[in-house]
Amino acid sequence: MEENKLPELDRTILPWLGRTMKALDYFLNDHFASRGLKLTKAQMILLKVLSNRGAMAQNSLAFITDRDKTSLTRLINTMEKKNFVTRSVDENDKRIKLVDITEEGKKMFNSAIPILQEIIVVVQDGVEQKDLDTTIKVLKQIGKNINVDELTAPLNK
Amino acid sequence: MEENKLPELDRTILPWLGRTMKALDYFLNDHFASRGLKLTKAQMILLKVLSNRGAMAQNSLAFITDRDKTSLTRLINTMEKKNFVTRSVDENDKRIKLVDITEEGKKMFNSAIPILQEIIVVVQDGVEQKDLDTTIKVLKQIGKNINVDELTAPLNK
DNA sequence: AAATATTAATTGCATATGCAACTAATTTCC
DNA sequence: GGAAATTAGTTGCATATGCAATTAATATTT
Repeated sequence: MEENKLPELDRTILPWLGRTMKALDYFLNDHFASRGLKLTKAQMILLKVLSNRGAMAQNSLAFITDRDKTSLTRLINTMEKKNFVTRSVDENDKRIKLVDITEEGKKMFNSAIPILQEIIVVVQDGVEQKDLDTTIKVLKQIGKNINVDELTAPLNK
Repeated sequence: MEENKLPELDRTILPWLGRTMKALDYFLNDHFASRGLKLTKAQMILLKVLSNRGAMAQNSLAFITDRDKTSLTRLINTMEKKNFVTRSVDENDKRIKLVDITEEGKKMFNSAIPILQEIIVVVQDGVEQKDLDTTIKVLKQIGKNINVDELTAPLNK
């Protein structure tokens, strides 16, 4: 049997990215939970976008937040039940549903902000700014490399 | 109402990491799917670990792959149905179930290898080695920063 | 040896996610 | 104006994931 070990993989950033993201997700969930915030990362991102940009169509929200529109539909379902957002039909185009943040949603997001700031401080502790810049540069390049038409691309976006 | 925009967030690596990981996941799934490989990233990682290290307890597998053991239980359920892995009781300690890769699992993993290699090439295209090294260094530092006892840590690991 | 604690895995309940197929509304094209 | 194509959102089906609580087996303690 051919023994193919794919050792190269371990020297690329791929596994590091994966592990770091996982750890960050744990870290974020834990910080939110331990402060009694019943908020997921996905929900937080949506609250942030709506908070900054105001009401928008589900499609746009899906595009901006890199989600499949079906995923977004259900995320909004959940958040609607929690009274973080509202859905309303756009009278100019009845296919469109506008999602907007509620007062309760704003309140929740505002509670999340200081926690996020803490997280940022902890995460970037001991990392030099120039190295952060390099990392962001690399991530951008990777995005450019893969975010292409070669992908049977996100028609849903 | 206090308008808190959390602009700092956009200047940190956090959003970049999130977006890049999402894009990488799309890219990987797409590459696998377009070549007819019915294999998810999670399954691939497990096949790789089992392929390199041989049979092991679910607990160890969960620890190594950064998963909750419940997640692992169900991942193994799925992979068992696909005949990629087998589960067997450890006779020395009947609490333990040993997971091992099957011939079919090995075959699947071997089919995935060239695709992974392609992906690696595309992903890292145009990125200088020193910048890759810096990025990995930063990711390691972040891991160190957050992977701490402060976390009501993964007891399940 | 019996009671207690720990450990490995599972199950209930919940979230998030994507693709394919579908419906309803609007736009485009003849 | 009406047929055809497109667009926005939803639903079916599937995967992956985590926490809390449970079961079964082993280890520890008294």
